[in-house]
Amino acid sequence: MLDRADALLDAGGDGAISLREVARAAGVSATAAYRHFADKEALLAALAARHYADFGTALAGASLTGMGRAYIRFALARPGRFRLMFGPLLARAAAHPELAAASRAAFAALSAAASSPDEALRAWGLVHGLAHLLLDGAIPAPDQEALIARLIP
Amino acid sequence: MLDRADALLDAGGDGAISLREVARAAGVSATAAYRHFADKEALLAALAARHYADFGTALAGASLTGMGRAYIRFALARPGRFRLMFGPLLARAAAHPELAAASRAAFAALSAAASSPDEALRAWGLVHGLAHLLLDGAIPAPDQEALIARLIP
DNA sequence: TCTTGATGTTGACACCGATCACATAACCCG
DNA sequence: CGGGTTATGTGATCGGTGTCAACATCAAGA
Repeated sequence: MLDRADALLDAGGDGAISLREVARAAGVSATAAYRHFADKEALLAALAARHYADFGTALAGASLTGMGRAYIRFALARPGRFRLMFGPLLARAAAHPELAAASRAAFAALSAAASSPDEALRAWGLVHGLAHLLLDGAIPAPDQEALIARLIP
Repeated sequence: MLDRADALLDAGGDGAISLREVARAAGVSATAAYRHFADKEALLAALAARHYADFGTALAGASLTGMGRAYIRFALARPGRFRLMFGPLLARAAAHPELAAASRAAFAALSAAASSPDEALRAWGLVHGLAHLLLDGAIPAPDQEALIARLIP
């Protein structure tokens, strides 16, 4: 089920994903999902948790600049996953402990590369904001890669 | 109708707003809304355009630091409006000319206060990202105001 | 063998966005 | 004043969604 959801997430456009759609793709009735997940949020949270793990390891060890660029590149390459993980699709990420833990781990990696807690927050804010703006088309950039290289020093 | 929608936006939690809900609040049938707006997106776009105007004038003339802090404060004080204006609720902002113009005006104000186009983008990205992270609870801050003052120098 | 639990199903409910055919009210022009 | 056009509203309906209750199946374990 999570695999099917993943495929839809990568195929679909805006990261919004319907429980019934996932069930249909899994060749199963919609209500069957409720045997395994409390509700739609729980399904999405489980999905996000899987990706947080991958994302955290991909970032680990890189420089602050490298992490920042990777963050934005990930958002542009995998909009669905990014929107799920870092967007408002999960109403309250804090409500899902595994997810909160994964998020904290990723931020810890960032903090380790920064020279101070405030600098880590600024760096996160910068790449988070640029990723969203680029994804939403608010920043019209013909060559996004060049822009990333220029803006993340 | 727009006024009712505004009230719902400020009262509601996550900025998501249903056309039927607005119509109900206006004491009118849901279909009546389609006499005045092409679809739900058009209603939201009109709503956002009104707020963009206010927002732009509120920002005009301030320093880059002042604008940045005001941006984040606005997001925290009026989550619904902020999410509507700067979030993914409007699938394609570019499709609504008035909205695109208002957005461009706001960014022009920012650019005027920045020392270079890249610096303007970085500043926007930073406050945009911090606003979203604070709003989503990703950054647990007991004293948000102090954090803003510290992070936006 | 009988019971229990996990897993699935069908059917239903309420809500949503959207569109249709139809009614009414307001308005302008002769 | 009257008649016709337009603006604005209504209900019914369609396909979609998340969610729930009631029922079916089927693989162990006692």
